[in-house]
Amino acid sequence: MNSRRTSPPAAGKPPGAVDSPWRASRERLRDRAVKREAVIRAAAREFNRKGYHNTSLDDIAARLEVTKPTVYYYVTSKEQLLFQCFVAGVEQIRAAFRDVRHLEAPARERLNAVLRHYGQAVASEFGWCMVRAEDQDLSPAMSRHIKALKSEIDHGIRRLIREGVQDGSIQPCDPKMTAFALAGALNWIAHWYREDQSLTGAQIAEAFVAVFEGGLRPRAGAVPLAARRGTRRRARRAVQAVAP
Amino acid sequence: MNSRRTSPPAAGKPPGAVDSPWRASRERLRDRAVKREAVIRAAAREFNRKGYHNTSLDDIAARLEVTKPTVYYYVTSKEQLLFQCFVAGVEQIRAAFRDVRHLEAPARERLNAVLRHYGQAVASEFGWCMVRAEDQDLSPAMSRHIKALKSEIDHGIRRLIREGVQDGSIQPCDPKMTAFALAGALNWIAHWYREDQSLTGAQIAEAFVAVFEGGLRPRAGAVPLAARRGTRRRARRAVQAVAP
DNA sequence: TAGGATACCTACCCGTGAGTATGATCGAGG
DNA sequence: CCTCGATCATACTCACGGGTAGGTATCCTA
Repeated sequence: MNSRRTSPPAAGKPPGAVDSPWRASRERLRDRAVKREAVIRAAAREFNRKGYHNTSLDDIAARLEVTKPTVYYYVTSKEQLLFQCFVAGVEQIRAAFRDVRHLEAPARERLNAVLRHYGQAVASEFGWCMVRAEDQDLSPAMSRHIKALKSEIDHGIRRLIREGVQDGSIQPCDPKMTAFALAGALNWIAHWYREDQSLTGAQIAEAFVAVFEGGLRPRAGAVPLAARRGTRRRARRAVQAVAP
Repeated sequence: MNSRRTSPPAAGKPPGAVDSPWRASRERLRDRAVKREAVIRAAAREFNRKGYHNTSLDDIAARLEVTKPTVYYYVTSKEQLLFQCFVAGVEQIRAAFRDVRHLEAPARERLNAVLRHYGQAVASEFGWCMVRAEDQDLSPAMSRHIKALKSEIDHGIRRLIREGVQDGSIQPCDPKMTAFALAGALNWIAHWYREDQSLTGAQIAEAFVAVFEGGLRPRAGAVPLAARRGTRRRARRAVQAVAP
């Protein structure tokens, strides 16, 4: 809560950087940000390994080869540490939604793209924190904040599903339940995936998307069409248009 | 670790029950079992509400309107309490596998039956404990035990998937990844489902099974067959295919 | 009705871990 | 050289919670 006197007009780093007397100060600030990030990253790794409650700040400090007060020099509380890890994870997913927004592809493909990013984020070092940050472990204020962010993502998925149903690229379904199923499967990755595994996050995400897309029941083509004809639910008007 | 002198031959309760002097003793044993179960159930509910680490044994005791030492009279440690809750949940799922074993139906239908039970178990009061009992919170011995039980279930699902692929009732797929996806989606129910919700566990399980079965991509019949033949991915190409 | 088991309570111990008070160190600016 | 602020360590405080010691009331069996 200090050192906000990097006053000279521009906030960004001027490329032609004069060596103003403030330079050292600015460098220090950047150093600080780097160190702070290192603290958060270390915390994420420890939480991931041992869980939030089984990780002490001494553990985190030891991992960084510093002491607890040093950690507190960069964050104000253990809770905030968890929160920052959470935000770091969620940010990856929000980015995925942003990336996809401009795409022209049918909604199902956009959804798949988001799910792939989602899966990778969950398998990343912040995955555990993002997915498992329990409201129970957090103050009411932070709990609300986290719930809001999670809800935003949930509704983003539901929206893509609804759009897919409308544009015909997704089988008609209940968007809420479907979103829960998809997100749940991906979230769960954080429970079993460890980085020393043979598969990468991307590979897992890819495999999951394949399952979601196709479903368990064999597709037509794998089984004689005639046999399947009986199991239709409601053929759409589109059918009439083509095969009257 | 005592009172094993309910010696008289039969273990079951003889219908014509003479009022032997042992009767009272047996009744006490039964009472004890009932109370012990109540302790475990209360623990499950509290863990479910606040998480394992945020629940003290005083909390559980208070909920039962007794004191902490009384709780310790029925269980030996907090860890064991969690373990018992876990076992209670897992037992429901193992029962599902047993029920299904004798069925003649194709593997996909047997799998669905298991998944429905699975979903309901996760939504039950022991769901949280079953799903979230972290190895990190448990002694190595119990951790191994839990891992073994979880693994048993996992492999049960994989086996049903393999069988389904063989008997043609399930789309060819990677059994391991598919099992992870299915179980993950269902496990995740424990994170968001609370009993005060509008849906029952059975309804949720049903909805999920529907998603798993059908997949997101529309089935043939929802879209012109001729059109679909060319459309592996891009919908645009379909247009040409329809009007050759 | 004594002797013992059962069931439960009051009052405590003590390890752990979050968070802090205090002061040493060190590099840069004056 | 001296100051000042940034950085970090030593060495604490303190609450919380798992677990226990030891006692008491009650009921059963002999």
